Amino acid sequence: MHSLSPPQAAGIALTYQFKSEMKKSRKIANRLLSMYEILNDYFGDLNWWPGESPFEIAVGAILTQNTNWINVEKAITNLKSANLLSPGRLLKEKDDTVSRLIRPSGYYNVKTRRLKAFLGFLTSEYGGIIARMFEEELPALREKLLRVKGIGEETADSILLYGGGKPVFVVDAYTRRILARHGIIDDDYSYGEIQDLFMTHLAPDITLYNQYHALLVNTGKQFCRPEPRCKECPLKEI
DNA sequence: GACCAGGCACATC
DNA sequence: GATGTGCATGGT
Repeated sequence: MHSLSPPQAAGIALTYQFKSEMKKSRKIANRLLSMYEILNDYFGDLNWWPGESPFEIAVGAILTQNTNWINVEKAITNLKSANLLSPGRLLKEKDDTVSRLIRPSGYYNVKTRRLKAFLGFLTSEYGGIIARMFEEELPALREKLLRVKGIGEETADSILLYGGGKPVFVVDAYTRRILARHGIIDDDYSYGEIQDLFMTHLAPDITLYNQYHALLVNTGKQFCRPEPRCKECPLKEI
C-alpha cells in the first residue's frame, strides 16, 4: 500500500468534510419535514394570516410586535369602526387619535409612530396602493421595508409572506424556542441563520411557509411555552 | 400580583 | 457587535 501525497490527502479530507456536511444537511431537512408533517396532522389547515386584506395584514404585523394577537384584534376592530383602515385616512389622522384607537395592542405611542412611518413609505413610494408595493421584486422590497423605522425582519417578512404572497419564511420567538428545545439550533442563532435553515432545506413554497409558521405559533402557544407542556406536545417523539 | 405575549430602536460599553 | 433598556395593554 503506497502513501498519499499531501494534496491527495487534503482532497480526501475535503471530500469527507463535504459528505459529512451533506449528511448533516439531509438530517436537518428530514427533521424539519417530519416536524411539519406531525404538526400539520395535528392542527390541520390554519389558513393564516387572520386579516381581510393585504393592508390589514400589514397593520396587524406592526401591531402584533411583542403582543398577544387577541389585543391586536381589538385595536384593528377600533380602527375599522373609526373607518380608518385605509392608508390615506390613517396617515392623515392625528397621532393622538390613532394611539387611542390602537391602545389595546400596547406600546401604542411607539406603534402609532411605526404605523405612520410605514404609511409614509407606502404613500411616497407607491401612492398609498399596497398592491403596487407588492409588484416589487422580493429582495429589493424586503430591503426597503427594513429601512422603514419600526419594521424589523419579522414584521417585514410577515408583510411579504402573508400580505404579498412572497416566498419568505417568517421566524419568530416561537420558532426560535421550538428549534432550540429540539436541539436543532443554538440559542445564539441569528434571525437570518434560522430563516436560512428553513429556506435552504424546504422548497420555496408559499403555502408551505405560510402553514409552517402558523403551525409553529400554535405549537408555541399551546405546548412550547416558557413552562413547557412536552407531555401533551405532538412533537414529543422527535 | 407576577408573568407572558406572533419586536424594534436606541444607548452604552 | 454584544448587551441592556424602554415601550404598555390585557389574559392567565
